[in-house]
Amino acid sequence: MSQTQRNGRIIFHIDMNSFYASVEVAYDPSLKGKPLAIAGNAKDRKGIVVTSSYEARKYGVKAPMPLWEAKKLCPSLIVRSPNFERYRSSSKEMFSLLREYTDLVEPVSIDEGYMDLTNTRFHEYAMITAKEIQQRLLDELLLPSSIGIAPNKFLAKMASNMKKPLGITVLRKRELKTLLWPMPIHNMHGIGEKTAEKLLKLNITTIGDLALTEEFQLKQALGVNGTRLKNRALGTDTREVNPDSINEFKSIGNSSTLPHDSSDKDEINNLLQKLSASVSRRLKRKEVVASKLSIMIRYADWKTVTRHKRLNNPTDLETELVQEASALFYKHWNGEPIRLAGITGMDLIERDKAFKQLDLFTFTDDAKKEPIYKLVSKINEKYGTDAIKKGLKGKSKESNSGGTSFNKDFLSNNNEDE
DNA sequence: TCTGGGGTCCTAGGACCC
DNA sequence: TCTGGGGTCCTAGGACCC
Repeated sequence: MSQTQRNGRIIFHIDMNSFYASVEVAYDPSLKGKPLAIAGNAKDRKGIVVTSSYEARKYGVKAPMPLWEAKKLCPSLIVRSPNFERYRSSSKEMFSLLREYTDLVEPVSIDEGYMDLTNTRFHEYAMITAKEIQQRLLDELLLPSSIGIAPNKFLAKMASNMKKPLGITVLRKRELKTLLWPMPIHNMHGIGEKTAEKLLKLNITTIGDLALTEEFQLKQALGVNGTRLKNRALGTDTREVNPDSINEFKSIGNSSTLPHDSSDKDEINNLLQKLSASVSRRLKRKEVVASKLSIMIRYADWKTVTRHKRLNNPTDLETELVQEASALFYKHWNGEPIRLAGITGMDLIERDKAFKQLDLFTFTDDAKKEPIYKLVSKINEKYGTDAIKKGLKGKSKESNSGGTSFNKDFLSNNNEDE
């Protein structure tokens, strides 16, 4: 792709304004114009403000703030607990509306996404199109949004953030110095607290400062991220809008904070069971199996420990997940009270691919319907415990098209525990 | 009365191999 | 004979985002 083409891209970033709160207002118009917060249950200390309406933000109420603090700032605050089904459904409608304009829609989260309108009939009418999209979201879904229009993802993201709520901002390359560079460094997407602190030590306080700092200096302080951030500040970002990224899951996990810090084994077992069930359900829904399992322990003092284990047999089964997770947990738990536990399945493999690869061992159709661990143990029985490793490694060299992710993940079976 | 839950990407350091 | 230097894979932790 030539530089001119890149400069010529028309990228939109659509950002829904205080999405959860707006959806609640759409469902219950009596909430309109009132300070509203969406928050968990304060009693089991999950009372964190997830989203607040703009009326509430005027009082300083914003995510993630403990609910008691929010109420202190705004005594008239209306609080609703989150209704994720509702948000997911609104999100779906929102993205289908966007897809009427182009297939190149990349959801980034439940309430924001990128669109690439470069090769559409709308590309000459970016502003008109943005206005139409914004109006339709408001009329048809009752949801306010902000839209950024720019030649790449980073600038579009920065642009959508410049006017909220209900803003439309165009950020052209030639406007970087006047619109982007004066902004404080901590407002830049990709720079959080820690990075801002490091940059401050280099006397970098604005995005413009960052753009003009020598690359080697940034590299020294931030590694490869330094180079990337400098490029972004200069307005360079070649990332494509990828509509498939939403389906490309790298991990699926659940974690939960206990009502009170606890070292009670029954309570912990209960939690691990619940988390495993949830992870299992979600793996099955996505039709993937996990070949690595990770657990997280957060102690009362917020110290957090994670431990991973490669599974002998990739799985989506609750019984196996809970067994592996418990073993891992009790191996690494120091016995002190914990506030949170989490379980995550990693190195995910499409279940169908896993089965397909097992065909290499010429099992019957009936066998394919069996859980994967049974197949693996049969293979081990028949060919020895190294068979899968050796056999598939050989195969993958001959035909390295497709299924490589399966090979890579499944074959590195280096677990010596059993 | 501190601090939710879902993710992604990067890095440092050790093991192992040639 | 106190012994280099890559490369890759893996783990644990950190930073960031919504």
